[in-house]
Amino acid sequence: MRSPESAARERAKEPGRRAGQLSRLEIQRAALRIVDLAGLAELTVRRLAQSLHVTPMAIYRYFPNKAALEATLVDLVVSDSAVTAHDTPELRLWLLHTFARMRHALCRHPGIMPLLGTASHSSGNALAIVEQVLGRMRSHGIGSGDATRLFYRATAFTLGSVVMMDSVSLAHFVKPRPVQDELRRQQRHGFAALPKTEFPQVVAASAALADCYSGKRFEQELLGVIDDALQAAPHS
Amino acid sequence: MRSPESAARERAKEPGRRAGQLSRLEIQRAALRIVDLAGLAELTVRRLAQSLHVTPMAIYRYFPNKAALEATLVDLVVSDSAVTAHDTPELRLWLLHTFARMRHALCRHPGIMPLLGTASHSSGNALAIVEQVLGRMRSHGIGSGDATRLFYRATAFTLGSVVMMDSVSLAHFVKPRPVQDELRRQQRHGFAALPKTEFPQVVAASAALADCYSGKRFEQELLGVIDDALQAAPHS
DNA sequence: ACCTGAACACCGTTCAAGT
DNA sequence: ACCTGAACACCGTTCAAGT
Repeated sequence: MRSPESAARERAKEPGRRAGQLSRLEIQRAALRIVDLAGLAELTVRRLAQSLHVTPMAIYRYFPNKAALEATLVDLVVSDSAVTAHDTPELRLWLLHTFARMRHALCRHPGIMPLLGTASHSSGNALAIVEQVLGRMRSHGIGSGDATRLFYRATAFTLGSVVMMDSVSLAHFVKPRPVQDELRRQQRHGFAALPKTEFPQVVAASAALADCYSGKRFEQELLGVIDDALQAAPHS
Repeated sequence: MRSPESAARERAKEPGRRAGQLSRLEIQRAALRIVDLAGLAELTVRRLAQSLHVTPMAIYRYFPNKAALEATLVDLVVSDSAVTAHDTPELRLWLLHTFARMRHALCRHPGIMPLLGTASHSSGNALAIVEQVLGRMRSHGIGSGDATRLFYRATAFTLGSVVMMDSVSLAHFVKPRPVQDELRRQQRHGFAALPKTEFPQVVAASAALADCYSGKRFEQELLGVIDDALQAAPHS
């Protein structure tokens, strides 16, 4: 139909064109971009290829299938977030910041939440975080058993708090603060507007519950979880 | 091609045929069955219709689209699990059993985990659980703020612990105990087999970490979370 | 009211071919 | 080695039609 030369020239003319060859990382970044902007359901081999100005089948030179590509996205977010790349001398605050960064990274990429169940700790970057968190606690004199226990509690609490944030809050996490406040207000009104006879406790605690489900009280409660666990563990 | 009469007769002859008309609940149960047996990705309108001995478009008489059907599955599992349908006098054990039942229900239907971010607390059945948990605590003399805080911590920990369980453990959750033990052993070996120079802490704590990721230590740690929160809250 | 059947615009993926 | 193009067996969903 058309000479490949002219096709290449046309591609080169496009404003957002790629420079040179494709790569695994370039594909992953484009995939994450689609997931962030449009959700995991909109991540399609064909659409991904289009965003890279390439034919769908070009993707398969770098990944055996779509699932294999998706599985790498969690690791990409994990390594991007660099949760331990901060220096906080005090142990409890170091842990607070580390897990808060983890949650922040997940909230900014809510589309990957469904992928968390896949290849979680088998990925190198996630394992490196486990290693550093455990090591930090050990170096502060905390025993191996206590360190593992605190890691388990804090990790589960962090992941669970992201799951608890409903999709509305998550989808608008990157939106400006006024929008967040508006959403929280809607949420409180959602709880508060329930029939008081059927859900008296929920209505009475509507403001506090809205804070929990919107993530506003996350850091406060995370610090509580950390302090409770540290209190039970003798350390320097 | 063929008279509708003979088609109906043929359908009636099939062994697992439906009796009479379709219903929302019947469709939901069939959908959950597919998700449990084959995973959420295998839940397809066409396959679902086939399992109900019906044409794909028959589904759309009861649900506006596939997403609306999926959104009801979380609520179905929640109401099936009847997490508060037990009598345990002591408060801390009542809470332990309630959240342990919640986790058990989710582990038995791992396919719905990706749906948790959708319409979580807007569903009536989930709200009823919140109401009962809060009410139980209030009736034991716990203040509203402390009750909400404990609910938040325990819920997030429970959901997070399910997310932490990797897909292997989850997929085989319903399998017999020997298989579970085998999986846990593999998991420990997975941690233990890492390069000791790169991941010394992970290797050293491999057995304990495997217990966390496999869910074996869930109830023990959940009770710790509950007791820590109760200790901070004055109650009878 | 409830279900069917054909059709449309999509999927992921295979296979053979181009340079 | 890297990418294209056509093709296959699927999707969810609309629309018109049957009883």
